[in-house]
Amino acid sequence: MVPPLRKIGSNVWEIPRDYKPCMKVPARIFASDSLMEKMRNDLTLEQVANVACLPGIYKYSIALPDAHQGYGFPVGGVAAVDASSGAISPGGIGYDINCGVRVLRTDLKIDDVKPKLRELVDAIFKLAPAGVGETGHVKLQVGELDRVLNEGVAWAIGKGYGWSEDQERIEQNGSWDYADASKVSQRAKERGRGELGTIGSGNHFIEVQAVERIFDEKVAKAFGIDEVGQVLIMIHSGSRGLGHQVATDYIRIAEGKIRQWGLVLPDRELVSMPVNTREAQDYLHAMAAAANYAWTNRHLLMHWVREAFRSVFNKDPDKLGMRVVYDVAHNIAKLEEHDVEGQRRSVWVHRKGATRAFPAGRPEIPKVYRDIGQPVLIPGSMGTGSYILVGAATSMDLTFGTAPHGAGRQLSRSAAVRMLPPSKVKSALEGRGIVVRSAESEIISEEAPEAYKDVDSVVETADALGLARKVVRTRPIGVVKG
DNA sequence: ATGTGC
Repeated sequence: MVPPLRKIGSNVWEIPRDYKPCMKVPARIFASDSLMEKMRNDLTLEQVANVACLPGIYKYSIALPDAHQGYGFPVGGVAAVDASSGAISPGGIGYDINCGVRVLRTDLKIDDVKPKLRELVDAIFKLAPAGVGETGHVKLQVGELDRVLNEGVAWAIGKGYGWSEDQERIEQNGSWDYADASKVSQRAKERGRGELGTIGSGNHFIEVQAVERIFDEKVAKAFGIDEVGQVLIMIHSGSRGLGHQVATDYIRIAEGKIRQWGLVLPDRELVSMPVNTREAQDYLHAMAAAANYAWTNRHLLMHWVREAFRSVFNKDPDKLGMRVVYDVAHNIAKLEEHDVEGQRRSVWVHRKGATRAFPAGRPEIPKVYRDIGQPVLIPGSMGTGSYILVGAATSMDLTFGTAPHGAGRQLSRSAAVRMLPPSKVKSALEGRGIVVRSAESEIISEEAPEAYKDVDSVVETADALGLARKVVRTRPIGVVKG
């Protein structure tokens, strides 16, 4: 059955609350007409209606312009639940806990990098391994992983990876004190021990990009971006096997308790845990530990990128101006204060494939950006381009301060492998001056630009709605993929 | 996303 859909405004759609008896609020979908057409092809709409059944959910369940079907809960989905009477859904955070994006600026221009591009991409590929199960160049001593889980980026900086000033430009300084390593299983720790500083697979990547267009010079400048042709680095990765195991462990625990808790699920994949249960608290502490791991992973990847630049350009990374612009997650739940129907509420906001996009003034934003709004980092698909936006006040009321996270798939991985031979995809990219290195050729097919929705239309829709405002568009020149 | 499927 197709959910009933009402268009209630420009780029705004609603599935009414009476569609399913379990819905506590309506579902709201933010999408242009053409993006909505793509969402009708899978279970996205059914899933966003199911999310509206979560205990303690406020206002409406949300699907963003790039939403597509996920495990129980759309990728590109948002749900805010009451912090004491609501329920946490691990599937509403996702298997890749605290997956996100970090961008570095440099003083280099595209012409400085072009002649050395292949060498640079090879150096990054060597230092920052990509691919499923790949291990990294940092060997953790016994007990050291627990410190990573409890302390995050602060641990890495103490060990000499990165610069202390990096922390100022990472969401939550890359160190979440809610973390408790003792809530992470031994199995998860075993999987995570060797994987720090690795890219992973799927849509994860490190890209060398060039600024293609600046929409807002003042804000761009505040972000450290001065001109067209300036070289940026974008790192997209997450918590690897460790986060995946944490999600698997707690989804299994929740499944075993559903009856006891008296929950009725619209979809067996949408398990949830009442916030006030021991199990939910354990999950949140483990989730925060996995978040620290993901931030530390991106931090080490950044360290290796700086080292790759050092070796290729024979210059210190600080002399190359390789400063962090920002690091932001798009698979996480956060405890936040929001105005809901005139009341200030404490809520856990699930953002799955969705980027926090807070406007100027919010206390969560680093001091350096507090008067501007937070950078919103939106990677496009391989070979197309990416965006940096800035948080806008309008998003607080519309989406609990959330913007989309990327282009979103439009072809399944298997369909992409059938339709798009890797050699053709690669030569098309090389023909446009983009150097690509991948651990596995199949990934090149799965991640081909044609397999994704158009990032430009996703960003246009977000900008038009006021979910965030466009600042910079980049285009890739070098890509390292799983 | 994932030592990729229970």
